[in-house]
Amino acid sequence: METGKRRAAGRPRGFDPDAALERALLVFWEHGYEGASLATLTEAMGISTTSMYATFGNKEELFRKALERYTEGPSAYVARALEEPTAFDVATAIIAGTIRTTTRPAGPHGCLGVQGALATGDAGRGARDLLVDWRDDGYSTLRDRFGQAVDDGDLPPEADPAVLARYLTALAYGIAVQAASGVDRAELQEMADAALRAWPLT
Amino acid sequence: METGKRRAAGRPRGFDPDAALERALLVFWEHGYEGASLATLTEAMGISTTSMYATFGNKEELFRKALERYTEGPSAYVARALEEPTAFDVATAIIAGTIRTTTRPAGPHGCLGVQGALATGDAGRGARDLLVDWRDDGYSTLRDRFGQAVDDGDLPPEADPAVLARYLTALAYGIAVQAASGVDRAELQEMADAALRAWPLT
DNA sequence: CACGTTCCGCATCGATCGATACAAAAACGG
DNA sequence: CCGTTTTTGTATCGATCGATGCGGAACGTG
Repeated sequence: METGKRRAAGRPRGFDPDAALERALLVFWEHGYEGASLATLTEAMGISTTSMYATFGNKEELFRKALERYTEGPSAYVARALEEPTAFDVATAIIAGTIRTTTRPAGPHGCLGVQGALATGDAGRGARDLLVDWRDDGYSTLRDRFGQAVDDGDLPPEADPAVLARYLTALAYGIAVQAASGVDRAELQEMADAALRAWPLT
Repeated sequence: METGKRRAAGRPRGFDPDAALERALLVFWEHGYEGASLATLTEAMGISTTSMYATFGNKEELFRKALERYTEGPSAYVARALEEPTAFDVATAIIAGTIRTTTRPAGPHGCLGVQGALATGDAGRGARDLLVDWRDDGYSTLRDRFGQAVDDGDLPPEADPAVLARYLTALAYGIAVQAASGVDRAELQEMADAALRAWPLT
């Protein structure tokens, strides 16, 4: 069975799936899962509902793929931050990235992982659970990174990685909520600078 | 014109509006504005859609009244906290109240003012704007309270009331998001204790 | 008991929700 | 040029959305 990139038989697609997914991501980001209707999504994507279902499955699958794209795109600063040499640098990079991403001048304000589906009805339960897992993954990864910092002697032995990770995620989510409310980027950065002056918490 | 509490003519109501509003509040709190359908709301309230519209106006008005009830009920700890004697006591009371309210064992987790309508479609724009104002009011009141603390000498002269208020609201919103994700009350309190050990930020 | 007033149960409204059926259109290998 | 495969355009599905119309039921008053 040939699995090369040779063009498959049949009529070729008339649109770029990546570009369409990017548009869908922006709609979900701005309006949330429940607030983004199929009509709004497909209009922004420039395709018909038929093409959307054929390419992405259904609304929930589209959201799942948009979240993946978000993680590897606008939210990629998280993975990069984890590779910073010290726990303080990690924390600084996480917060700086959060502020930058949640207050982009030409883009939705806030964080998809927070406002995408925080409280929903039955129809949005799948998306809500998906984001709960997404946030939990971020917390766990951060906690493990701070645990490593304790082992390395970068953080003092009495530092609690779980507490530090909860604190930093809480700060990031709080920034995301305020960004969604329209709070200015400079004001958030000034607040974050003050908060990180007390790092690490004991 | 008599404005006494004398019973008005006509058939009396077959339900308690306060009790019905309390039920509606819980539904909005758990599912958000868009996730709470009229069918879900009226079923929880125990009344028909006709009675709901006659008594509360429409869905958005019902949400507005539920938010008022939330402010004077579950969220009343904010007003009480502002009367604490010192800025540190205010901050401690705000965070303690946030944790308690967002993790009630027999009630929705999270904060209505955050998850009620953080990102919405066109239909939820009214509720969203309402919550933006609600959060902004909370911030402004807190900032003024910390400004008073500076004037009183309770906080050092170099303390920035705006930064402190942004920080505390961010922490509270971050706690609310984590509570909505199912994070345990004790874990949040442990994190908050560590955060407040660094109070006031400089 | 009749009347005016208010509330409630039932049916239903047009609009929109997410999701599909169907056939024409556009590519391939033969 | 033909048969196969995949995509696209149109039209539409049943369900649910928020919101109302209407007539009878339940009260106070005369």
